[in-house]
Amino acid sequence: MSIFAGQGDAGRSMALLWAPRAQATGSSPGPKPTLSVEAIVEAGIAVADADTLAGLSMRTVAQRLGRSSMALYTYVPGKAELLDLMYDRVHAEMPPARNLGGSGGDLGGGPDGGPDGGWREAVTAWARELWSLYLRHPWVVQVSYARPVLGPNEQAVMEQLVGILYGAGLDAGTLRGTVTALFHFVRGTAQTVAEARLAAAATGVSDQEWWAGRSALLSELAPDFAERFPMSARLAGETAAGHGDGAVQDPPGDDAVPYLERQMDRTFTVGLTVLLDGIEAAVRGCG
Amino acid sequence: MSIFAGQGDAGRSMALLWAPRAQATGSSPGPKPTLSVEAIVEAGIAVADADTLAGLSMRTVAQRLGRSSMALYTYVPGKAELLDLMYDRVHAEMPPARNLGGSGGDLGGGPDGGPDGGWREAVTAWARELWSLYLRHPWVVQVSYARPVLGPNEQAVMEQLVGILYGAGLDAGTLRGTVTALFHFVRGTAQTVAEARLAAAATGVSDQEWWAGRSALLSELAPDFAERFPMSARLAGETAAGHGDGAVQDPPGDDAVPYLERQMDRTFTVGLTVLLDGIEAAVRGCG
DNA sequence: GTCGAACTCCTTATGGCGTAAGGTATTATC
DNA sequence: GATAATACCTTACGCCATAAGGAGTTCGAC
Repeated sequence: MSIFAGQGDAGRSMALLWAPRAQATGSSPGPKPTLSVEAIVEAGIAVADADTLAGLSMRTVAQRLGRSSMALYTYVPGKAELLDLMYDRVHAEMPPARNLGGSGGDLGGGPDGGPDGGWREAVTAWARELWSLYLRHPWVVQVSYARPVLGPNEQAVMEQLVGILYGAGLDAGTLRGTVTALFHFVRGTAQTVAEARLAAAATGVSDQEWWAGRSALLSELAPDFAERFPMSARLAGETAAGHGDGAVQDPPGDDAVPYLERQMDRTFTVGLTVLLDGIEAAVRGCG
Repeated sequence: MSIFAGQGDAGRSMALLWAPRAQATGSSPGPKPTLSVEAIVEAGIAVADADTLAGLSMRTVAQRLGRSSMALYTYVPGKAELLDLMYDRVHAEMPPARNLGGSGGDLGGGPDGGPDGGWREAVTAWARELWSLYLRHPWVVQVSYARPVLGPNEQAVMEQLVGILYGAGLDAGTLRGTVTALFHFVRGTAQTVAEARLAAAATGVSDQEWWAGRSALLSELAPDFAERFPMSARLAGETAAGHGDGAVQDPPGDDAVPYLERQMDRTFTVGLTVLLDGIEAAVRGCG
């Protein structure tokens, strides 16, 4: 219901994120720990994957581990820090960087509009991988991104992109803005799809039915919609009617990939192309 | 702490958002209402502006109005719907569309790289206005955007952008992806600044101090950072050292506009330029 | 072998939250 | 005046994070 705001003690989170395995002390009095930060983080991820972030509580996580909620506080300072750890951990699923984008590019540049090519593919692959990661763990995109508490795994994801863009020839200033734009674009589109899936699963209403009901309701409540918002109406009309999009031509009954997801996949591709073209212009400007 | 997921009953929210003033029934038995949906929404916005979304509760909103929390339920179905209304309402602060982007553009196109120009300025103005709106109400960017329950005011903001881009000559498909990319970019950058301000206000530590402490901690916890993440290290070095950026040249002691905000302003400008260049490529492709 | 310290894990309690249930006072129509 | 509808209230329930403190376990030191 509410929103994440101030992710707990940053110092504690950073220590847990970056310290290899705490201190490897030989032995110490007291009972051996039967849990571990890792196990708790994994349990938290499992809960969030199954139940969304709303279902994530210290109790539910502990329950999955057969403990009381307070047992977790021995390992983890609190819920906010646990979420930090979960967030970083899922980024470990990102495949390792392919060796693209090195400055000694072996792909020849085209003569006119033809780009170097290598970095475009690399950025596209990066974006698609991140997108699918987000869709595997939809709760991740609901964790506030304005969080300079970067963990090693998220940092590695950044490292990939920064490397690709440096390889493409961008300077530091342009690179920063580009990274920001790309990141937020992937996050935003993934969030839309993720929440659509969530809503469909929770209510049992498919995207198409939902949208149909919604626009019926809207045209009843705001019959003058097309006059008040002519451009939006035009856009809705041209998209729905299918100006050669897949909307009409696709085989009906393909519910495995619902309507909105197909549309978002197109939106993703188109938006990414716009971004890549913009980067290309910057590359030409820098080079 | 947690995250917004499934914004209450969409139908009820839509009715409240789009119905002009409910039903203007002549009269009815029972005491006169002393509150109104509008007053509640405004109180909610005031609370969220002052206290962040974490401080927003039915109790706090009611307190500001001198009522009990349950009194609000007479006017508003629940907290989720109230948040929907608050979200849409703040978008009413967006200034009305300037008459730019019409297909009969009166600004002459430049000879070579020079664009039509009109739509670039219009998009920039739109983005900057939305950015500053988000910074006036930082909690807005924490409300999940993957929410097709558009209210009239947010719809108007969209209408502006769609109009501008249609005027620039984009087709519907490209337009969708572009709108998405622009929206998420503005949201994301605003979120970063908003949360930095929040953190600074909450902890009393300035951006610069905070970052200094953070990187000290990081270099202690991960002394091999530069080897593990060479590209990120390079980016950090080139940004901080100031390759002709403002970082060094700016007058010291200008705490009114903190370090991170100046940097984010640059990032915003650069990222927007990349996006505009990408759009321009699409315009050329379409035209 | 025994003691004390360190450690894990538990139960309990506190103060928050959204909101369901039901009571009371007010104000219209009949 | 009776009746019904309405606004607002108090109370209560079941969640939540987590503070406080107790019980049991395991080590090093003697």
